[in-house]
Amino acid sequence: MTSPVDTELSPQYDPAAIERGIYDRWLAAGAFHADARRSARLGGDHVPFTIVIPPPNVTAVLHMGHGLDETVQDVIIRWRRMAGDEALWVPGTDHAGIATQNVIEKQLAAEGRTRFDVGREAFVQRTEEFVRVTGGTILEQLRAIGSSCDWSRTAYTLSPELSRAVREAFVRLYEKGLIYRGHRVIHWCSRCLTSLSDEEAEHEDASGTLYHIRYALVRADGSLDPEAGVTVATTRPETMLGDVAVAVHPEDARYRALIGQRVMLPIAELPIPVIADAYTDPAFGTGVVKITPAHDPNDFEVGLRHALPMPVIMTETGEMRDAPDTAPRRVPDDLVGADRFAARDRIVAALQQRALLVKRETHQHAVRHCYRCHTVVEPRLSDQWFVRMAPLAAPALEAVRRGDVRILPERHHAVYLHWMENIRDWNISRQLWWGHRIPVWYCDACGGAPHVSREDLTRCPTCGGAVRQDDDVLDTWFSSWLWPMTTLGWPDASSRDLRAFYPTDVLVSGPDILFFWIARMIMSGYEFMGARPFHTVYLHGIARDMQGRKMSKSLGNGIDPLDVVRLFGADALRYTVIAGMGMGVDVRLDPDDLEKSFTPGRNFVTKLWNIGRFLLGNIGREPVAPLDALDRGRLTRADAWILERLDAAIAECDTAFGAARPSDGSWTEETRFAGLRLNEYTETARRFVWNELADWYVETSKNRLTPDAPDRDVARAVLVHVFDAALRLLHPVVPFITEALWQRLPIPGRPADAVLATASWPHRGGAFGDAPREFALVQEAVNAIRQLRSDYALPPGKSVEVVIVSRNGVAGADAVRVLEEERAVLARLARATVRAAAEAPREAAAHALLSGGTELVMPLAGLIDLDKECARLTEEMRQLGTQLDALRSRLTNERFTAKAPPHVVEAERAKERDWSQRHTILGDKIASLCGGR
RNA sequence: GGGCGAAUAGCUCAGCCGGUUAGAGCGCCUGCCUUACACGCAGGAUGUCGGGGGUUCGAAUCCCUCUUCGCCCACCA
Repeated sequence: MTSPVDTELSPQYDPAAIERGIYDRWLAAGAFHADARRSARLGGDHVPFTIVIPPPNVTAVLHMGHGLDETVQDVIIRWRRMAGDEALWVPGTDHAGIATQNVIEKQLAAEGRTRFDVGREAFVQRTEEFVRVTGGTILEQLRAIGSSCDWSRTAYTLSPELSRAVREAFVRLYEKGLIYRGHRVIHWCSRCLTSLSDEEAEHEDASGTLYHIRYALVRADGSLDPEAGVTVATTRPETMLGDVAVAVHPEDARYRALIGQRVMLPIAELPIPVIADAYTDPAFGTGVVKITPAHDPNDFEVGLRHALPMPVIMTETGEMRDAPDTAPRRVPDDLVGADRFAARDRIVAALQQRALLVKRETHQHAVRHCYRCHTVVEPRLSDQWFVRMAPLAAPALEAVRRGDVRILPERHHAVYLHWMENIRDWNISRQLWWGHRIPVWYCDACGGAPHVSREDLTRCPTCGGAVRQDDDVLDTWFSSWLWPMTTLGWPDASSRDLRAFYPTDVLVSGPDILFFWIARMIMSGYEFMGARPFHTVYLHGIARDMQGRKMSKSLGNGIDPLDVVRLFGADALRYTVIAGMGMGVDVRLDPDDLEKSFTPGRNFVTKLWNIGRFLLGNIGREPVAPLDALDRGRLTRADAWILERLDAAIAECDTAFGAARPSDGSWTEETRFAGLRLNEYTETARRFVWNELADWYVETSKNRLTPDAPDRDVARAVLVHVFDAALRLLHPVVPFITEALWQRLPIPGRPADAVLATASWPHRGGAFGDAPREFALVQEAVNAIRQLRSDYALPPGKSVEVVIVSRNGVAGADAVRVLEEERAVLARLARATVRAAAEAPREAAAHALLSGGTELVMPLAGLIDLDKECARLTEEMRQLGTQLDALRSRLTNERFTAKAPPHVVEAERAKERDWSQRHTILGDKIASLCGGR
């Protein structure tokens, strides 16, 4: 491997040429490895700081959402690593039960087979093989964007260790009575052939039809009375085959007489009772609701209350068919085997034919869909395993209320609280093959209670007979909700990692899995560890295209981060997404124009590279003195100014990052929603490096870097110090290029094997007296001259003479002195030679007033059109006069002077002094230039 | 149905616990290959801060209301 130090800087930044080597160097240096023994929790002298990655699904290739998510985490963990924490970022992948199974099933379908053709064992084996490849790919992709994970701790939700932990959690909850077997209506996906949790059945708005159907009254003698009876309204007529009653509200006078009588269920041709239940809303539809207990969760509750039968009239695949042993039969022969939606149409047609369809109206409602395959979910009565959530939610709710766990941005706080307050039991069993098999065994011989066990059972503990394990697997989220604990060694309480790094610190994620994952992790943390899993939840925005659509594979509007890395480098990708992402705000990128989308990052990285090229080419090879060794008196105004600006930048970055952790356990009102403003941090660092260091300091330093310059050593020392600090500041967001440059920078006293990734975060230096302010005056003068040159279209190469006039006593005299002393800077940056004079020469045309009561005057005779210039000046004076009037009337307003805070009043007074001086000078200028015209 | 968020320069967005003449990046215009950088340098233009009302000495910022988008939650069939 070619060490990056040995090669010269290429004229053009070539990320592909350096990124790999730098990543390998970090690995070789062990930069990302966290040592549990150094954790303060185990008596070490480093405060631990831990992030666990939201494990990407093994099926996925890295997409922009990951690019964003991982970059945020990497910025934070690199920041803490440099700040001296024992920083640990745990990587890993999720077996993603249903998602992965779908992928393999699709592969099989392409071969014309189903999972049932290959069998459970072979299916799982095939999936494992698939996962071995894709799981490794995504970890490789993480490295490509610079993720500083501790790869020695890579975890996988379906590994033997984590599987053991999952089983432990299941058994403990079962023993506490928090896991139970429930017989109820759940969400069923007839394509995935599994039940789903409430969260996995997503609402999607749809325009449906509300069918009004006539159920005729059954007279006492069994004959029908078509005149009497009820009309029910339903959006799912096919479920009427499972109707066991119709319900009316007990107070509803319209139907009171019918209660207890029977109506005839059409198609199935069965008489069913009219019952009274307060669930019915008299104001909706006809005020009569059909009761289908096996296919509607509300109807199920009604069915329980009234002890009604609960016939299932649909198969798991969504075809109409009576469940075995159902009596009486309900699905007519001609409908048996019909798809549920085809059956709907046919039933509606049949009803219409019999004049039982009273009317149909369009109806806007939300229909639940499978979150993996978007099939319409069918409510269905079945036996499933559930976790009782209310007891788990209580401490997790309190933790967020109290501030032990904070959620950023603030607006997600209330969302979390609301969900937790209304939490419902969690269906954790899935009728899939890919996942953690439920650790429950049944004995057919003795037929006793099921056996829940940490160890695999081969015979019944009660009777010694044969046992069979529950066929189902656990919801994939049942393993990920334990992630912060299990990746650190839980349930082994003596695990060194667990003691050293749990609780972790920040959890970074998109808001879409707040309930699926984050809320549940908080619950499991308190349940199993008695402690929060993390103190901060940072929810970032999601990647969208220019139409605001979420990037997705199916829409084909995604961006492959690796394409971006190939084109512009990992740093350009990282910089662009972090700089463009306000707290919790979505990032818009154009998949059809990567060049345009990533221009900010590409330009910045190129700029940084070129600053490095200039410095390394001009600083030379001689040793550079540490800044502290320099005589402070030798610092120029520019030196003091850039050092002061560096301090300001460090302070602003620190403020943007905020506190790494709550100071005494809980976040306070003040700290709760502060910090982790990564875009502000990035913008500050950019501004410092580009607009301050490069645009000003590097330019002024060019005068001093020539071989014979007397204070070349001072300039070199300051440049190295400042650039070193700048690279440290920038490293979390653009790690590759900063490392590459830092390695080549001749930093005094740096060990040969040091890497920037583990170098210390910069801290503020000290006080610099008046010098920075004086340099600011020089900048003001440069700007003023540049503007005048531009206004009067002076040829860029032409040097001009500028007269400095003091108009304001001592302060002005000081300013004149400063500008005279800094003539070299003015010459380089403004191509102006300056001289002081007692007053402006009469023929001088262009004036610029500077702070300190100093005026710059440029003789422009012969260069300008006097008439136009006079008109321009007159207009400028008029505008200034208007603003001045407004300002003065404010200052004379008693309510303002009485009520506004003193510093505001003082600022306005200072402004008034400044403006009136400008006004006076403008008047003078007009008089001298335009008098008599 | 309930809740939340957004609306600021042509585009993407900062700013928002009230207080300089409202900012950045990209784009645009003018001039520059000034020995690190044209992925650059210098200068410049562009905003009734979504509409209306209110509170205040002062509102992009706080309150009310309307409009338009977006998100989350939800067992009215």
